[in-house]
Amino acid sequence: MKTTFGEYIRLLRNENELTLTQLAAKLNLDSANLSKIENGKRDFDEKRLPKLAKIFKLNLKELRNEYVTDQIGKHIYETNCTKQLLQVAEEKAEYRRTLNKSLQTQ
Amino acid sequence: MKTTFGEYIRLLRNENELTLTQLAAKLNLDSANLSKIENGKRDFDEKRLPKLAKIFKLNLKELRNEYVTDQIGKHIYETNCTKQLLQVAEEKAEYRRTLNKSLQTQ
DNA sequence: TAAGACTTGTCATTTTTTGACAAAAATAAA
DNA sequence: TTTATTTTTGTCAAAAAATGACAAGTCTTA
Repeated sequence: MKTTFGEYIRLLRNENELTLTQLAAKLNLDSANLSKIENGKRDFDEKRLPKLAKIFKLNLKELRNEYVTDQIGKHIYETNCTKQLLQVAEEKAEYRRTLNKSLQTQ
Repeated sequence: MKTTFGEYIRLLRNENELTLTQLAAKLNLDSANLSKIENGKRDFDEKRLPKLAKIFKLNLKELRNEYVTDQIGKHIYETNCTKQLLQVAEEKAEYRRTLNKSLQTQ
């Protein structure tokens, strides 16, 4: 998926010929706010992923992957993180994993 | 740097033989909260990076890189983002960059 | 054990995010 | 054009999250 999560929602919504109001209702959401989400002016709330998956019959894990990569992609973008630095960030994530592991054994 | 940002601060503090109270004062911060930061129970506030750089005579840009990679590393860790997904996230960051570029020309 | 250093818990304040509504703009249909 | 519908934008109160501050605890070490 090479779009933002908001654009992805819009794509799904259009494919299924729903209006903002209709999808927003299914998501327990104001249509104005859904519009902002689709236009990248607000974030989609992670809590609603299961509902979203159900509405469009998507695999929740895959949808969550779309969501997570969007969020981290946004983070990378907003911090001007280069590929080189991203490599460092990944190493630090790995370090946290080992930290956590050694915590568990104790 | 293969530590968390909190551990890094502790390292710097110890190298310079400062107590929590002393460093906290220099940072306009409560020593209890600095303790939490060093132990990864709170985040260091980005606003204080310039002060931190000054105190330990560090290059601000490099320090910010340490900070950013820590934050993104934490994000990667907390979302269980695999290397494969991280690659996707990076592509999405790139996509946002192109989005932004085309916005600028218009 | 006494002092200083550090940690933990709690809570009020501040900041950020979210939900909700109104109204404007854009789009489409008559 | 006018009218209806959809979408966007702005605003603001409420909810949630982050931060500052303080008290009381533990740990170190002199």
